[in-house]
Amino acid sequence: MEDKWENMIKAMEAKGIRMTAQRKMIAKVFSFSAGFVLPRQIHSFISESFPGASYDTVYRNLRLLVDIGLIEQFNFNEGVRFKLKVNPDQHLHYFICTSCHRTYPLEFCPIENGIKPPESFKVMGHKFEVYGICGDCAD
Amino acid sequence: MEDKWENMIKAMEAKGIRMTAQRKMIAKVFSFSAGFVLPRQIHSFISESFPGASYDTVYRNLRLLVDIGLIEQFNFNEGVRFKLKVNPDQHLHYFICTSCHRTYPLEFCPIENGIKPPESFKVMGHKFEVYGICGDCAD
DNA sequence: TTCTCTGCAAATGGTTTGCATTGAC
DNA sequence: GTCAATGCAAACCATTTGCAGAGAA
Repeated sequence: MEDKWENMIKAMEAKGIRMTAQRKMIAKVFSFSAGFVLPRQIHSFISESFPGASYDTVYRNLRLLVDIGLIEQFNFNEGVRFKLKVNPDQHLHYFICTSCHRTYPLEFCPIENGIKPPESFKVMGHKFEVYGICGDCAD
Repeated sequence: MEDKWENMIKAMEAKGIRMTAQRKMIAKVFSFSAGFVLPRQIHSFISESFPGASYDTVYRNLRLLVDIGLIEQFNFNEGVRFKLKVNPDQHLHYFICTSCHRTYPLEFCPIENGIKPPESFKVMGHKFEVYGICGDCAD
């Protein structure tokens, strides 16, 4: 997905971030990954091009990308994972394959369905995720 | 909540688990905590009665209690937290106060509302959580 | 040239493990 | 008395930090 990659780099440049070769590689991982990736996977990918690449660079940039809203972080039991935000402006939930960690958008949002919070509870956010096994993993 | 405590101990005994003094203390923490607790908080509580209490005992027992279904684990950004299951047989979601980590049950379950998964996606589970600030924390 | 970003190395914090001892049944 | 649970210490793993040097603007 060349265009995804270019869009990501453009978005980073628009934020005034310096485009290093390592950052381009990180953007590349997210542009072709259809789901959640582990920090470890990102590190081993950029290590192919940069044998001396360090973990702290990976983590620093993941935090940066979360901060500027290009990627999102999910906390699974087995560890923290990240994925590219499909469309930063659109509110979405996901079907998540627990085998390959690919995600499939889910239009339905439960928060718009007449939920009544307890007395004087101010709703700030919510999480809705559906887990399962996708067709490709079902074998 | 004496009865919560006793019920928890009974449930543990029913599983054939040996009732040590440390385990009674851990059960006590959950019986009076209205929300999520950190392993660190559990450790410091049982340390009041057992100055030499160790972290590994806390973690071992948390895993045990999750395994037998008495408590549930949630992965927050700031760390892993645990809470007593209200009713092991009832399916519930929660309003979660991000300030005090107390929880309020939420009857609505989005999964029963005509969600259509992608082609041959087998749904195995789901997560629905609403975050906000509760009345007591609003000041 | 300037100032951010990187790699290194070391520190950190949470969690797990092996093993000898303690203690519940 | 037996076997499971504890405490200790050390290992482990993911993540973060300080700092000097490299590299983007």
